[in-house]
Amino acid sequence: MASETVENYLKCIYAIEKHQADGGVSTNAIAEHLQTKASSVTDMLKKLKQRDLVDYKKYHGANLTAKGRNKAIEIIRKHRLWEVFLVEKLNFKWDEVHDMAEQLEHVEGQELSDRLDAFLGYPRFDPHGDPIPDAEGKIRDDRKKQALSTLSQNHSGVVVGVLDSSAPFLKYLDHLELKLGTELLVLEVIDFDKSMKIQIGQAIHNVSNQFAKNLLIRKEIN
Amino acid sequence: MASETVENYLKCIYAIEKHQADGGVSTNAIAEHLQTKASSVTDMLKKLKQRDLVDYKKYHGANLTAKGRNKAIEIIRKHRLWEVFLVEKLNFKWDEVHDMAEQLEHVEGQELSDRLDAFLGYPRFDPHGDPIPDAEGKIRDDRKKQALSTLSQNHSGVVVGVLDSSAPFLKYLDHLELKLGTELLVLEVIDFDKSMKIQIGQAIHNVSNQFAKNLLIRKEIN
DNA sequence: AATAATAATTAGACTAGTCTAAAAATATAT
DNA sequence: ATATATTTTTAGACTAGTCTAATTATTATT
Ligand SMILES: [Mn+2]
Ligand SMILES: [Mn+2]
Ligand SMILES: [Mn+2]
Ligand SMILES: [Mn+2]
Repeated sequence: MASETVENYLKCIYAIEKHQADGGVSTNAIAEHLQTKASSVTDMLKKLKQRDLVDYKKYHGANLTAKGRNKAIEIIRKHRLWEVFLVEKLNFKWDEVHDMAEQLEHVEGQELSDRLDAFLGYPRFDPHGDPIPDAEGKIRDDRKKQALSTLSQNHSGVVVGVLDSSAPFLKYLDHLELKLGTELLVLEVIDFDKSMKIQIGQAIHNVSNQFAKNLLIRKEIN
Repeated sequence: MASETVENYLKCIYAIEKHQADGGVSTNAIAEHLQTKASSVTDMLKKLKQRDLVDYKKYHGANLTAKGRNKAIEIIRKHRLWEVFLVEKLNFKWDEVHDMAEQLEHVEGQELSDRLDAFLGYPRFDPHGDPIPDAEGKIRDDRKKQALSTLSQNHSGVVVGVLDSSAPFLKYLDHLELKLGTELLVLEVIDFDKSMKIQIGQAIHNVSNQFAKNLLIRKEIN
């Protein structure tokens, strides 16, 4: 029903809304996220409003309506299920799947996503640790996850996700032999730039604060 | 690189070329096949020619260039591989997969189709018995198949494919308990309308000539 | 060979989506 | 409270793809 373009806008607005405290999502934020121009976004917001997919007031940004949010979640569900398929079944690496999932997410068919979900064994998380909405659109993510950067010296945690799922970041994680489930320990936090010395198995590495802010961990009681 | 629309045009021209002895594929044939208007086809043919995907002379129809044919075969490969996936892995029925495959065939990534191919065990035929081009675009279909309508009394054959893969026809085959690999015997051919009495296992059915012309069989030596 | 029928092309308009450049509104700083 | 900077919107143009209606080529029939 909705075009690929419209679906990408909805997903984008959803993503920005989620990591923004409150208020409308700005035209520029959408434009940057979607690599397009602000004027194009304005045009699109008018159309999305017309179709009751967003609430939008000129000069004051947009928010998804319930209808728009449901549609966005449906696409995110497909995106993440396909990512699991690509990694688990076709043996792609976690840094290779994004562009393909970006296309596959637009293939229509409720039955298709539901059967894919069953085929994969109803996975709860995608290869990057992001939760997969169920067939009703419910997102059950009851893990208490936090950025590595919030840990202090001598605390340990298990990797449960990433905030940045770009290929360079994921490849860096591979290089450090860090994957979902890996345990790590903070040996030292440098006061100057908040960089950290961390232990992974027997190996010890120094990582930047930018790195630590993008790695999500579940804190271990130790 | 090529849009979904362009890809569908190429696939369509390929299909018409294949079951047409010689000459250019006509504007009207494409329009009918694609459920569009002749004027739209003319516009598109000019663009395809520009991109060296077809040879086209005004008023004299079009033919795929080598480049266009390769692209068409690539899409057909993806279409058929996805159909196998949907039937073999997601348990869809053979009459349910067409629309989904019609979308999935446009997902880009050579690596994706090749890995899907491997995951499926390099199938040689899709759920309708159509041959699947290999990664190099070679179509290896060395079976001698013929329409059921070409069989005469007391000859038997094994179902190896269909010419019509529409849902109504496929559902009718299910109803007759006919699937790929099923053996059947021609008991009688009615001279008047070329309808046939055929035996499938213990069951006996009367089928029309239109039916017989759309079912492909490999003749059994008996 | 002329006429009629059919097929294909053109002309012009429309939608979805995008862009640049200019104008208007909002936010920030003095 | 004004002026300045930033953000957003509008105006107008462009591309891909489609359509209807009118025109032109080709083919078939006499
Ligand atoms: Mn996408
Ligand atoms: Mn992901
Ligand atoms: Mn298609
Ligand atoms: Mn098929």
